[in-house]
Amino acid sequence: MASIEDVARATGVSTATVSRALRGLSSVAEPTRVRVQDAAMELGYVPSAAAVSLASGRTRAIGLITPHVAKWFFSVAIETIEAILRTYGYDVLLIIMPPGQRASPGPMAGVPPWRPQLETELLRKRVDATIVLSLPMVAAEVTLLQGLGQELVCIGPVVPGLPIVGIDDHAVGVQATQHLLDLGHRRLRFVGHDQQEVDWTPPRERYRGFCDALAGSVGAEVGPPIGSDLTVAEGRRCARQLLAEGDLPTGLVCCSDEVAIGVLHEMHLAGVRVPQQISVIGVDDHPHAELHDLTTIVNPVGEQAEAATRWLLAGLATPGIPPRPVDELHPTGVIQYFATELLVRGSTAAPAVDAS
Amino acid sequence: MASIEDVARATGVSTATVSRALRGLSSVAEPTRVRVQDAAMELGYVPSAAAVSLASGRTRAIGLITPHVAKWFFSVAIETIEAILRTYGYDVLLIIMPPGQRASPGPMAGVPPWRPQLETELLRKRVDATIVLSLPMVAAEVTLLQGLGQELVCIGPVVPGLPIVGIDDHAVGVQATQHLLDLGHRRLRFVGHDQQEVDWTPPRERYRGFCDALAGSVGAEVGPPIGSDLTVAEGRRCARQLLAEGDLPTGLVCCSDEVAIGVLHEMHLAGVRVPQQISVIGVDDHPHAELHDLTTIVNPVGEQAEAATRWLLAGLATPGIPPRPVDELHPTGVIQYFATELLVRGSTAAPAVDAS
DNA sequence: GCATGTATCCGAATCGTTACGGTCAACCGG
DNA sequence: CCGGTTGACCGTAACGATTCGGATACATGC
Repeated sequence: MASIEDVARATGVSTATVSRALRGLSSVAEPTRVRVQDAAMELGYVPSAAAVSLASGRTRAIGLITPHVAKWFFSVAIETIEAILRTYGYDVLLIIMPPGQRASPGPMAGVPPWRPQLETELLRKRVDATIVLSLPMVAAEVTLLQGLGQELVCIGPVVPGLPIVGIDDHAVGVQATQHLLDLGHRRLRFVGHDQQEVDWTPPRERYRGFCDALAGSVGAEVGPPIGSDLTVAEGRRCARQLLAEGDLPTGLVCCSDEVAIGVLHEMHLAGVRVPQQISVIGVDDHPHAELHDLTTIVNPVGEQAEAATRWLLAGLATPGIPPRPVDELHPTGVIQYFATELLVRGSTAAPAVDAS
Repeated sequence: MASIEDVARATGVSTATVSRALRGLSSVAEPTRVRVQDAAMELGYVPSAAAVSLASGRTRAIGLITPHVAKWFFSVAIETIEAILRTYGYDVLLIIMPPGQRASPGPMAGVPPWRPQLETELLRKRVDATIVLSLPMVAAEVTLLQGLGQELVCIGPVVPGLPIVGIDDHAVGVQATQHLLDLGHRRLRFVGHDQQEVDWTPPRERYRGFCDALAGSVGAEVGPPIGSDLTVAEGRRCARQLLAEGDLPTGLVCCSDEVAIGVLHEMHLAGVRVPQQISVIGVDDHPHAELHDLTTIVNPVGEQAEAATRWLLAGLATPGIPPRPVDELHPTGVIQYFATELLVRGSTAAPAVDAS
């Protein structure tokens, strides 16, 4: 474990020159630079990350906060982000914060248990910037992150005051619903939104889009939304509930593909034919959507992850990344909304004549 | 951003005492400790990670090397590992190394592109230890990791010379095959192993188990293994291939649940009834296995991840973790093999009489 | 010949901790 | 009364880089 001083001794120059030579700064003569580089290679010199960050104030590490890993959206985003950051020489510090761990009732309500985790342990000194993946936040948490005085970007639903990259969930709801309306459906239900839940906005916004789309259409009937979680299991539960209620709608807008897949599966078991008897549309274009021939709204995770990461790198003045346009930051904090695309597969079709 | 000196000044003691007081070391009087802690809290003092690791030589970070994130096994392992490490105050540095990036033909063949990534950039100074998730390694890579002189543990297939936690893939192959044999099947095929592939051992070992199980059974017929990737798409391709060949076997041992799900799907499309016409068994107990009513061999990811992590922490002399038993390290490097369990669902049954 | 530039390189301070050796007072038994 | 122990604390030298104000040497212009 050679240090910079060993290299300096071996080359007969000062540590300052070694430092400059190795970092490719100017004002070091070419022959000297070569000699230093050779010696460094020879000795197997590796700069100590600790010493570098202590002296320079930069850590070359980025915090990545996510509520999950074992879910499609998050895992894809993580892979994308890591790949880009590594390209630019940044390490990724992974911080997993399951939403369940955050809701603390009692005297600490509103004071998130993040504080000791984030502020004390991590962000202040270990990372240069932070990417937050789509997690529900309360006001106190937003304030905390804002007050950190560090570069930060969120991917996911809009958080007032924080820079955001994401999709327009309301538009997604409209888009999915409009597809079914265009096909001629008039009796629709929304699956995957619990009206009790207020913190987690995507289902709420998509449901709003659903309602707004229906409001613009004559003769459309709409029942209350059902479901709570965006999981396959919950989709199955919802489907069973609908089947038990009898009088199936002709179209189902599902808040996510996983919910839709659960629904499809249960419909299949019950002998309800899709799309003949009921049309189902999801959101995400989850890898399994194709397997189930599910019509969906494509959620471009990779693009979002990449845009957010590059925006962050721009803020860090990374060589090779163009600086941020001054006017890019929208007052709401939205950096970029990605357009979502309708991907028609076999789970949606015009309703049967006798069913409409 | 208060430093330790600010706290020392505020309390009227030396920085040495502050350091000891805050870390709860002995030999600091109780009243002094309290005064220091109060002052630190007051000033919002947070130790600088860089300074700590420079002075102490420890980083309180663990490198986590994985080939994927967006796959079940890996994402679950990552979540488990992160949770445990965080409990003990360690941060996780996530390093993703897709296997494709490693195979470099030409003059660098055998010298993995890890070197600059791992040795130079990361391991030497940024982390205290490393966990390597199930990735195929060539000899040069093993040597590199061994030579690093750091704590390290692998999860997955056995790598000669490296400490390993995993399952016995050969036993898994036997177990799955034996289940079908016990049901009375005699015409079996193995899906999900490409005999060309040598680096990636789990499929090979499972296939060996398959063969060995069959060898012990009279009258068993066996065709060559098919398939290459352990993906749903590849499962579908294999199923189509089998269907095209005609003369279906009565039982299929799939190397993973994802492959099995692809197979099930394609069989369904082709009108082949499972398990009446063909039995299918997978490996993993992937979350979607239940949805498809797939019989499988449960792969206890969480347990493996936890065991490996705790073993690592023990090597790091972590308070709260019992030290390693001296005799625990088997000469082959295997720390712990986890027993796998057969989980019978609806995709396997005795073969139809006319089909056997 | 002398002041000025320019291109290199050096020394030493600095970053914020930890860790080692030592100081100092109080206390103890003999 | 005194050498020796012990408990509480302090001073300060690392740790391994970066950084900045200067040196040094040599060429240049007048």
